[in-house]
Amino acid sequence: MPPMSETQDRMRPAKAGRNGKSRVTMEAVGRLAGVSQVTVSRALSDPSKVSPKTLEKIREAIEVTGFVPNALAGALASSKSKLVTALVPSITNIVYSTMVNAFGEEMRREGYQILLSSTGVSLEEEEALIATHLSRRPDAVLLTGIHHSPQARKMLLGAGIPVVEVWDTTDSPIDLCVGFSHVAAGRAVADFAADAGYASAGTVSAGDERALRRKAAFADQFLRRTGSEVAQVDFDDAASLANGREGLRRLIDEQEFTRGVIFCSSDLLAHGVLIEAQARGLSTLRDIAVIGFGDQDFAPYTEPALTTVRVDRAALGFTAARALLDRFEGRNPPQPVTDLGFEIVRRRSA
Amino acid sequence: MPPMSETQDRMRPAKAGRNGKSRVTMEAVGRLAGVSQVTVSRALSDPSKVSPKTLEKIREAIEVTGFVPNALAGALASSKSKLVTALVPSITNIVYSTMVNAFGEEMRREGYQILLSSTGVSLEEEEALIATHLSRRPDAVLLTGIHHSPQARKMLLGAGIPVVEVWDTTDSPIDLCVGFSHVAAGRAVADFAADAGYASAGTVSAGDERALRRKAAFADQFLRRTGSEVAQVDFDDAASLANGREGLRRLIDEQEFTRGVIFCSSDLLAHGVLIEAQARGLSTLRDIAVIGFGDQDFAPYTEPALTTVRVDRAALGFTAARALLDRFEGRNPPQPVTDLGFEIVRRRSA
DNA sequence: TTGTACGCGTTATCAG
DNA sequence: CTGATAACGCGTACAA
Repeated sequence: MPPMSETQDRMRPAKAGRNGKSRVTMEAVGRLAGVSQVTVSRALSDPSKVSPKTLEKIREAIEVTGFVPNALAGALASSKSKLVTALVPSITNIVYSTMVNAFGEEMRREGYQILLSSTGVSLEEEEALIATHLSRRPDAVLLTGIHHSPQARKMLLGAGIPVVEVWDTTDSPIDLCVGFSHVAAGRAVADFAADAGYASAGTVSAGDERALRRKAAFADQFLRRTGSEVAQVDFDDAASLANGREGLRRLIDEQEFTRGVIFCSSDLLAHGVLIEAQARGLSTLRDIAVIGFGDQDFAPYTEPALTTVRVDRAALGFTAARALLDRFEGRNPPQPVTDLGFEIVRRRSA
Repeated sequence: MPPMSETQDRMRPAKAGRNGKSRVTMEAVGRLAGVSQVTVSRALSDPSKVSPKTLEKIREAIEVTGFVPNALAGALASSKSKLVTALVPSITNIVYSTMVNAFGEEMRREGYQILLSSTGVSLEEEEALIATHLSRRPDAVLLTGIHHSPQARKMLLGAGIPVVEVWDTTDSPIDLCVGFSHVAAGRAVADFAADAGYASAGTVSAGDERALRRKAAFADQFLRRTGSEVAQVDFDDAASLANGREGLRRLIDEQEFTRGVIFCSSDLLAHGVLIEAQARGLSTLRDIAVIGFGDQDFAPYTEPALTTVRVDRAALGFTAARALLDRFEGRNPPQPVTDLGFEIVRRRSA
């Protein structure tokens, strides 16, 4: 390789390592601007501490080199990664994605990035993910739900960073908690149904721990209020239209359900029940009433419009973000757990 | 602060820095296990190079300390972050989330984590995000679409890492590309409609560049085939049921559309059109036919069942992941761009 | 099989 | 306002 002059070397936009990755450092930018590496660092983190003239030279040098700071090195040195990791059961499920979207928007406004993973339903899966997430040295962690493996709790506690559990409430949060009571929701729906005069009820639920808790609370309360046992169909997998249809099928064929109100663990299932009812020629106003959960976009547009439980998912994410952000600034919330509640939205399906 | 003996110090599960974060290092684990830091490193990365006895001691030390490796430091030292960043227009849009979910699943199987952000529609927004993503020194980047700012291209190229653009095809990819042709899709739908005998057509589209290209191709081809101009309604914002309803309203009220087939840029819009048509007492079989795009879960269950264009979103994500993974192993694909195509699914709505 | 020495690219601290 | 210098925690030679 022929020797090259200083000037030629300076013209090269980036110095590539053996793996081909870009390697423009603050050092290089500084050389080009005629200042030291530290000055470049300062110019980026606190421009007011650098003279306008050198600031300009540095700006130019960054421009021509296409310098992109190495956040890894920065985080290592400062132990502030500006990274927050989030764990949700599923990223394709709209109820979680809208929550995490609101969370991410607010965090981003403050300069944080979100490392997102889906855990599925298993706690072991979650535990392993927590470990890899923690290895990125996030400044905080968002978890969905309040049930975590003992080892997971230990790791989280040991990390010494803020943790926010969303989508539920508890008396013993790991740290922060923002959500609503699933037991209260189930009960409220039962009261609503009893008040509306329904004498018998069924449920269709997905294989979700929180959904099951809502269902149990509903069944308990409905029995207490009306003296009538609740017919129940549970699925192991996620909610879907197909499962909703299948749910009504089983309720009728296997549980001898003939008429009454059906509480579904999600709007998607509820929609499926509605579709199946119509396919069977059942009257969704006289024979079968349906209550969903979530108040998703399509809920007002089903036929008939879906009565459901509204949860402000965006508020959940936003509030979780604010709680963490406040914590970063040293402010602690008056109480660690925030109950955002829910609201029964009465439409025509029940 | 009273002095404490060596033993007491060893009992402490973690050494907390001034910011309270956990600080168990390989060094500390090594001390506890009676070996050096490197040995711990080796035990983790390649256990076969460490004797079973010390391996066991190290395992124990890790157990009691709750050690979680610092991936930041590791990445800095090895310039391999095991991190891949992904940019999608929206994380709440199911079409993108299922794609990125499949992508993430496959990457995770190989030990990679995904840093996910949504860019919205603006290219400037995307450019800024690319910079912050690149600052995390990812091993690869996934981008949605083929339109990026010149500066963004420059940064990406300069990073010297694999880049995969999904959801479209092009002759000049930044690097890798996996998708399908939106022009071909629009044309195919027009041919389908013309073949089916529809004499007039309309479109309802969301404010998405690719949706607009599909629409334009559809309108061109439909005009060519039938000699009939296509009535068009475009929205600036994202697809929604509400926009679908509004779309049909405008088509009828403002564009004098009376009957024919309506090509929507997404199934969601198509569903909205169906709902509005029923609300207006129009026959969705005789007067108005509807074609969606995406073949989402609910498409077979709308009334009537939705005719639509199926895109294998999971295959998109999976194929993109495989392309990157192969590249990591030094294998290059025969050609940089992969066209996964699409398929028109004929149901009852058209 | 194990250890020493060094470097990765920043930030923090202290001088000047 | 600017510059040395020392961490930060780990991988990668190279040596023992």
